[in-house]
Amino acid sequence: MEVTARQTSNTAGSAARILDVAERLVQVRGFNGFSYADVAAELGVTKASLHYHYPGKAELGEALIKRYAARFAEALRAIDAEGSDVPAKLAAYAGLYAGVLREQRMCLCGMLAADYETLPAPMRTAVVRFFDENGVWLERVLEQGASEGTLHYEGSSRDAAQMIISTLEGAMLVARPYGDPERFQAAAARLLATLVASSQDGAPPASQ
Amino acid sequence: MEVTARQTSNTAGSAARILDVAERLVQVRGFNGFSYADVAAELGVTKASLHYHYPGKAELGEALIKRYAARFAEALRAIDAEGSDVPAKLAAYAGLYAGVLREQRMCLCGMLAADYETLPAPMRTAVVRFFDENGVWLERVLEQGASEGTLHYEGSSRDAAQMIISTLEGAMLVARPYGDPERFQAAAARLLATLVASSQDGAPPASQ
DNA sequence: ATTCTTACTTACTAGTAGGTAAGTTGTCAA
DNA sequence: TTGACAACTTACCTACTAGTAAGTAAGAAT
Repeated sequence: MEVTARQTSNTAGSAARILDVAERLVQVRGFNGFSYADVAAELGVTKASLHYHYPGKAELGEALIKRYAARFAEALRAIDAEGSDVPAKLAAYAGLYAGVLREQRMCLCGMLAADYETLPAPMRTAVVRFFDENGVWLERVLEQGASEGTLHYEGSSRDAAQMIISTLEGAMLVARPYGDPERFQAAAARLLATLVASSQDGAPPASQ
Repeated sequence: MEVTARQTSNTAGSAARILDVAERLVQVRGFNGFSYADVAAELGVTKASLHYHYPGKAELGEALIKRYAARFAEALRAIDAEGSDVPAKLAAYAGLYAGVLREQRMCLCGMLAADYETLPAPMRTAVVRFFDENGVWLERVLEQGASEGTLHYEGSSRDAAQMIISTLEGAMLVARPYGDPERFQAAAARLLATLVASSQDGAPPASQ
């Protein structure tokens, strides 16, 4: 249920260690805010060694998103496997973001969304896919909640899912300059509160 | 009520035209995604001429935020001056963001929030101030709405204001990779719907 | 008429970016 | 024991980065 890399051990493959460092640098400084030289210096190897594992920044970026998305997908499967109720699933989902922010990082794909216009095409595709996959998972959870009666929201579950992603990404984005994870927590809690049925009147369940 | 620069006329001061171009480049590509050379090429002048007006990228960045924040503050005053009801004020506030996104741009300060760790100190301060000023305005509007009974929300108006900023910034951030302003509109509409009193039961008004 | 000021340009700098070619070292399999 | 491969390093390249120094042309002020 942890989405941030538990720093791959020293003995782990170089390729993975390169991803660890590059991932953190992108999450903190953005894709245009770090260089091969930064990664090489931190690992105590040469830039050329990085190029051996990842021919260029574009390929490194793709590998970064791919691994991050896989880790995220695994975390979502873990949430499903716990068999908690729908509100708890949503809270766990928000907790994924909180875990990233706790390490003073932005969501990798949120950061890359900001850098989107400067990204090579394969990275763009991968970023959008990440948001789509999150959307699909959330949609499913929202629909379950609506049919169970544990959630209440208006409009399509698709729109509601997109709203959740937007709010959590935005809360991370804005909380970081304040260095205040509480700011994120408050937004996340408020978001969940608007969805759980207990705080609602007898309005009709979600259409679509 | 327009927050994006109406492209300063050709005869306008060079300093302002530099800001126009740099502003767009930052909103589209990020602070680390453009160079003095980009701005100079687009204006048909030399890089050295840019340095005459803005000694360095740090000073240019400061001027960018200062002008953007002033324009935003003016737009907020314009909303106040219209004397609309509170829900309309919030809708107009969201419309400010929608106008920026319509030009395929990210909010300047939202973009700079992503670049935050790489920014010089004076720019950091100015970015945070921008969010603070927005927060103060929203807080005031929210409190007015709560006392009038036109709005309903739980928790402090401060938290609610921060939530609004986060959601709108996040919706812009995520909508841009999809090239789909509708995605933003849906999130904004849903956000406002959770605040206006009509969709609520008889829960107590906001505390604090 | 001359000096000052504004708004530049030309020509340059040092440093960094991403990237490559060719060689080195260690491991293992035939 | 050789030779193939993986995982590098050394040494380099070109393009671009922000930034500067010195000069210039046009107008305003004295």
